Amino acid sequence: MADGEAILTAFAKRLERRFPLTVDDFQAIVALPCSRREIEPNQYLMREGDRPKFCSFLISGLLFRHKIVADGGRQIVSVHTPGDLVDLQNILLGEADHNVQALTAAGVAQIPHELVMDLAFSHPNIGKALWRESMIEASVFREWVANVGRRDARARTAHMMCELATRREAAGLGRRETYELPMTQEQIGDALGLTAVHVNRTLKSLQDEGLIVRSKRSVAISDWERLRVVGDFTSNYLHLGRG
Amino acid sequence: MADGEAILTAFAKRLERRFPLTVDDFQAIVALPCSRREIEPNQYLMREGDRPKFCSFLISGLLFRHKIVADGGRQIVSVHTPGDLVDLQNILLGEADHNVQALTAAGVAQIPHELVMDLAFSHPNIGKALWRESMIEASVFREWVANVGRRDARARTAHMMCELATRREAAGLGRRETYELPMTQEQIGDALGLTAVHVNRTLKSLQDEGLIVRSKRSVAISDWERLRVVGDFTSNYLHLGRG
DNA sequence: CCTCCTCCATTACATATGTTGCGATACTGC
DNA sequence: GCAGTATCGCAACATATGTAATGGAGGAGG
Repeated sequence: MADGEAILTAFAKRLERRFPLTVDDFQAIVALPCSRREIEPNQYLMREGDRPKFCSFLISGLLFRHKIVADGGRQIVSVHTPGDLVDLQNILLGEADHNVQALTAAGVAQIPHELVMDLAFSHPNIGKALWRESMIEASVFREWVANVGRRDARARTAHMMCELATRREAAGLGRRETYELPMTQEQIGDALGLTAVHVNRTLKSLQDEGLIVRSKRSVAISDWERLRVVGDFTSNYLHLGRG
Repeated sequence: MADGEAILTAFAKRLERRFPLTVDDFQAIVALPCSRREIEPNQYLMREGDRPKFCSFLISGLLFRHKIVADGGRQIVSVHTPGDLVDLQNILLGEADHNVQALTAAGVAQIPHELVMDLAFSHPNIGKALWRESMIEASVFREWVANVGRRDARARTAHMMCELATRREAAGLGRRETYELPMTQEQIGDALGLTAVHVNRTLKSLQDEGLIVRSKRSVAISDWERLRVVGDFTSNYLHLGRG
């Protein structure tokens, strides 16, 4: 696995951003075996009811997680950018309670659960970094509950764009002011608890005020600060520092 | 601390329900120091921006966590029943990203963060139980995102009642069929992303169909199975088994 | 007993968002 | 190049939910 080492180094750096690691911790991570897997747009990486055996570290592309409700509606509960760990929760949960699907073509590195678990407890700093990762994820879910539950369509949409732009920047993937969101309006709606038609109206209104610019199949931020205010966005819940 | 031991035994049993513990693990938990604290209704246990130094184990009464959005709206993101750990996330997150408040008079046992952390890594089973606790909490948040984002008022309300009844039963606090929810309609609304007026309409409709019975300041389940269907509720996301 | 306050119930009305439908555009596979 | 499909844009209309206002029931405290 020629570039396995580069991937694992990226993984280690991500964890290092969550909790300080020693050289020994780094080496233990880079020594992990991992297998790379390419995923096509819309392909499922995991389905509700599965019992996955691997954690996936997202290398390129975007993934999203979602749940299906009784009337067939879909709720996207998170969107993942490169550097994110998906499936970490199934280390301890067993049966998957939601679906993971590719938004764009994506590449992931898969690491067996039991090795991640062993590492977490043989190297406490790694354990703390991983645990903290879980907790930050939970914090983001709390914010999404508030976003979907208590903000109107404009604020919701602006908020999600700010969050994804901020997370992308924090992962070292580009400046947030120039972020482009590569989701269809239906997908945006499913993430925000809105219909595609209303997302269309909302994006138009945000564009008319000069906060964003739409092009085919993506949306770009054109006035970060005003978008931030409209979206009632602050980054505290992302816990970007090291605690 | 005369009854401190009884409280810590309850704490150990809760963790044991999350991940199997040894006798040694049990003893380590019971040896923890903890201080008991009584809280009045509506009193805050933690505020956004605080840096708490303790985990709180809920002994009696109900707590809830919430966030405030720009227009002053409040979104309740979780409701806690006795046996729940609140604040576990601040072990690793530092600054609180939401508020914790008492719904009813409540009693909690507080345990210093660093001792919980030490225990998690000196006794891996305890660490796994605690980590799993965090992950289950995150799973519940995902379900709440879906509930608030994609279900209508009736289903949302029914779903929350089923969830709380099920969690209560799982904690050994009474049968779910006879659950009573001691929340005002405004609080229910804040948990569901609805207004109190609409909660009133919704509860009336559920009562007219014989699914629930309302009395002053609480709501009881009268037809569990139909309520479950209306609420599109299944308990898989609560991960009640041990994985 | 009276007063204050909170919560519940209900009505009339307002509006944000959903639904249906249709045409335009652009990409995909043949 | 053509048919098929997905997405976007938009309009007309429907409705779930929000807003404002009022009265009553029941506790809490003097």
